[in-house]
Amino acid sequence: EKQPWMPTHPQKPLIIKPGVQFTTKVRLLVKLPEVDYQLKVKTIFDKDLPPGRVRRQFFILTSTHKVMDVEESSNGCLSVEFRHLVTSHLHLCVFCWFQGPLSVMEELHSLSFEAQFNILGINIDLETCSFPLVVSSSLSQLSGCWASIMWYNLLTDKPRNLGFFASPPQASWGQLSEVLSWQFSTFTGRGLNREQLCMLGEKLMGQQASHNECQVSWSKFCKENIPGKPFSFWMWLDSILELIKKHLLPIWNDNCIMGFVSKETERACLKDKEPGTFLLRFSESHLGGITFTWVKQSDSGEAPKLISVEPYTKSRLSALPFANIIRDYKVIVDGEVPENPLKFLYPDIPKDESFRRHYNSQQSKGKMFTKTPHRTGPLSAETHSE
Amino acid sequence: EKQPWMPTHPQKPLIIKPGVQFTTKVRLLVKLPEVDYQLKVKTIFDKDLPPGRVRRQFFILTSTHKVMDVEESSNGCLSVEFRHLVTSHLHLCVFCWFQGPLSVMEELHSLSFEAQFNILGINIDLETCSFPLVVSSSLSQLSGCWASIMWYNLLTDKPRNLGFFASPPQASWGQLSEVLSWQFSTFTGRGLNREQLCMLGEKLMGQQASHNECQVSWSKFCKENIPGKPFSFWMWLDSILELIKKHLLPIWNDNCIMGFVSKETERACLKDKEPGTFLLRFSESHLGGITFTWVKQSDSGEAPKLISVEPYTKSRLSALPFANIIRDYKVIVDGEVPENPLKFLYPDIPKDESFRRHYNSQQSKGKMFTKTPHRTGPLSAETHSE
DNA sequence: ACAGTTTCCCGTAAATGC
DNA sequence: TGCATTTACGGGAAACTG
Repeated sequence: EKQPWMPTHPQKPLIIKPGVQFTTKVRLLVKLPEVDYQLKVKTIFDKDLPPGRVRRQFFILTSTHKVMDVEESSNGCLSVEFRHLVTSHLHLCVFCWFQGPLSVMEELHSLSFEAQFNILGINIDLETCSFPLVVSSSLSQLSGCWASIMWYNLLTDKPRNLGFFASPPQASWGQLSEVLSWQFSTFTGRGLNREQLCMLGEKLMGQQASHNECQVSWSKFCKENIPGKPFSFWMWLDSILELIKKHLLPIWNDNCIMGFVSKETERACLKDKEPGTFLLRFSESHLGGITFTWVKQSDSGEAPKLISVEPYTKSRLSALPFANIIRDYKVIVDGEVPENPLKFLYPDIPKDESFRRHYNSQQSKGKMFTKTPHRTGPLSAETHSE
Repeated sequence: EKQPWMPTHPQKPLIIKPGVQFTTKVRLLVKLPEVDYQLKVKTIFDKDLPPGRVRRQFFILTSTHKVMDVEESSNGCLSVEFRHLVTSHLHLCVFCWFQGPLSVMEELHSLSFEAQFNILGINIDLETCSFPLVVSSSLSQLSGCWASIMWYNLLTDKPRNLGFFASPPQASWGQLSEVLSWQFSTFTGRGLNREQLCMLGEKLMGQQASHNECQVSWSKFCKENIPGKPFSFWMWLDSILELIKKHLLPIWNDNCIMGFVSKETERACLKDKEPGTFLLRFSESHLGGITFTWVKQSDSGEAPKLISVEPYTKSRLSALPFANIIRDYKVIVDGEVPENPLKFLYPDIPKDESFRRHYNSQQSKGKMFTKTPHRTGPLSAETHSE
């Protein structure tokens, strides 16, 4: 009488934080004959992990028993929802059941559910458990925790293999790229196209590899830093996902952002374009940054130049929406009139045609222009309801 | 063997929040003869308030005993510092020792400290206690709590009169205005001048009152709303203090903000001034808002008009510093070239002379201008370290 | 329904542990 | 020492509670 089951978390499912509430639901998928007593479910954290052999031991602070009830929405099955479960630390232990120097974000836990029921004098034990959970004390680990969840669910069908990260299997780029695109389409509304995925594949595996069959290791995906950078591939990609969610959603979904473009491709794209042609791409050197590159008319028949700005990150974008930055960007060259160098979104769409509907899509907090100031009779001031 | 004593709080002294650490220090002001045992101090919350007769009962969650030590900085006196005290709720009680429908922010508490010492076979009890404390569960109550602390310390010399707010005495405007000015000079660096205090006095008590002797009630100061407004006098004033602390500090301290000006006074000031003369004043209709009013040249020999903008509040000022707003403010009148109407800070100081040193004093987060973009050889992009 | 009050929890910064 | 991990708590918003 076991059934697969999945807890929920407002932010990311299967990640819980000590001291913060989470909700979970258990359903009984078989119909029981009418019984005149109540079916009580008990919840246990890390039931099968022997205490003293786990690295961090947690327990549930809140009530762990609840009675099942007939679910209104379904066909009379029993279910129970725990709404305010909270876990807490016990302590760190010395002997760990997993091997190797795994990080906390790779440490898998689980919730178990038990119930008993008696029919015709026979006791029947019901038991089920959750998919692996990751317990994270800090939001700053969320990205790594989510990588664990993705890797696990991508590469194993077992509902519960808590030692998975002792020797995590590799993923083919074919599988992985599908999951990455799905991340984008789930969290933003637009997935990744072939060119974007191709750039990511090259970034992760190098240019020569036959991509779809190429194997990617867990370490390469999430643990090793990108050569020359202080962050891993997934840290970088997830920082961009966060940036889109918070500051670029409409223009990302409206396909204004090429985003994942190597510098070689960028050069190839813009080489023969009109001066003023520009494209938007995510920074490869900064976490969560976006920049634009435009074609500058050269002064005297030389080849045109490509110019980029320093990446905009969330702190600057929270002060001013990106569409407005593009609209109002000016270059001051000494002695000339400030001019906006951004004219055509690659390949050749007039800027305002692409971005007009996004100007002030979030209201500009720092607006400096007043269309027509309120005014009243002579020498009266503050007409705005004061 | 009692001595006055004062706890400290990072934000505002004498206000503590359940579950958040605070620090407190006790000194023994007499020198004891050498003793061969240690003097242990015990801390008790609300020692003398009978349980069951207080509205909210708190207790200290952390260790309450600590041994006194010779203080290095002073002349060998004993002292002890409790660094990580935390209180927590017990419950609400029915019978309250105070009368009337007082708010939580008027509920006074205290910390008591006890020590015993034995000399020549005689036990001597030492005891002291703190000035009244206010316990607040939320930052949104901080303003009201601070008003209680101010009123208490302004109007009583008793170190501990927990029933004070059952019938709070009135304050003379002479006393109160001094405290208000002191609030500004303590938290910002510049106090309030005579004109500013005069405006506040009229706002609080009406125009005709002989100010310094006029009595202000606690209710009028902090509990009743200003007629026609959804906030009290102190709520309004404190919101301005917060605005200055966060967004206007340099220009406030540089005396660029008249700030507290009635509309009548504003009119009298600006009436005969050059077009383009402006002044800055705090909004009387919005909490934590600042606005500017300028003299507009009338079209055809009419009397000049005074125009104001809608108040800027913290959300807009956090996107763009106020000095930059003043520098870049433009009015677009249909069919004309946008123009900045702010020329002379009242009475007649050229704008840039007053504000130049404050432009970009906080770095503008949403800057849109690049002096000279980085650039490299032909067709190379992103020179900013990528 | 409402206002006063508390809880909740993200996100950053700082502290802590290893 | 440096890195991994946890704690602290301001701030805004939701939830609570009489």
